[in-house]
Amino acid sequence: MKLSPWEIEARFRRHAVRLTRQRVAIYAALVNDASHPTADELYRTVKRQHPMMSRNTVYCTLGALRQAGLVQEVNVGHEVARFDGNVTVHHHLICRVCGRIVDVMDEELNRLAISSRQAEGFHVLGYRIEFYGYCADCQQARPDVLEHCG
Amino acid sequence: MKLSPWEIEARFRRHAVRLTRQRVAIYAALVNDASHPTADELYRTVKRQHPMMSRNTVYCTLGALRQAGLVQEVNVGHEVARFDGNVTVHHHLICRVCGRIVDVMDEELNRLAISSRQAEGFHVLGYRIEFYGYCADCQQARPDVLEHCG
DNA sequence: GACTAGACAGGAATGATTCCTACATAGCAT
DNA sequence: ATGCTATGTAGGAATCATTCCTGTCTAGTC
Repeated sequence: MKLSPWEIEARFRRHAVRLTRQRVAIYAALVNDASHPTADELYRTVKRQHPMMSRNTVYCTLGALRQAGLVQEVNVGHEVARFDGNVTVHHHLICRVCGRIVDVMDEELNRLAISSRQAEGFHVLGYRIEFYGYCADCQQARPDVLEHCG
Repeated sequence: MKLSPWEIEARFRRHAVRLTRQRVAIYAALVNDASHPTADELYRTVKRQHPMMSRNTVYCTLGALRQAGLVQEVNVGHEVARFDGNVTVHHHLICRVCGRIVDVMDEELNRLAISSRQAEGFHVLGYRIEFYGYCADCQQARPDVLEHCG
């Protein structure tokens, strides 16, 4: 999704996010990239246009945008944090082999309820579903399980 | 759930997991603890009985048990890895304030299907649902959002 | 145009996890 | 039972994503 500069500006103002060149560049890079990039991937992308950009700025910006509700963090297993510029309610499909993450937007999946007996007094705000399996490209491949211990 | 030593031994043999004092101690500690402890919490628990225990052994054992299918890893946001000795299909309810994780076992939630149009050729093996909200004890409390950047 | 709270760059610090190595032992075969 | 060998263990070093720190800069406002 290609976002115009003024649309980004409008979103920042609407969410009371301070407008800086760096933040706009980072947000644009994230929204243009459907692959759920890591902080470091965004850093390297944005650095091409802003050679002085610091890694710290990327982390701070992602933190600020997340708090503002313009960005969400996606975590797969215990791997490096990934980010998603799509903040509409949706879920994810994750390949066990290559780690690819695909968005799943299905109204059917947005109506789940938890029985109050199970909720144990919890006030449930929402939920996240992670489907896992093998993507089209990796059906043949087997996950490389190599863990070293001694 | 209190597990007898011979039941643990049987499970290890059934899953071809090499039987050592350390592994039994770690597995017993995990199964007895419904709070989804971290590797370090398990380490400190087990260390009381086995003062020579190394942290590395805890990590290796959890890795081996996970590969054997006796243990699963639960990840909340980008926090420290947590472990669950309950490997039956179930989901989690997570408190945004205190981080408490509660198991949700609800047959209704185990029948989700994803439309093939959305699946994009994925071979879906399973899924995991994380409900998030405020637990009974934390309904009043507000999540402490304090992020420092400069 | 000047002020000030907040953002930026650069680098140091943190800390969970992994890697390395020498020693110990479980499980199997004899 | 005894010895063999692959695997596990203890301890400590190394890794590396993320956070913290500090001085400088700048967006937003008056």
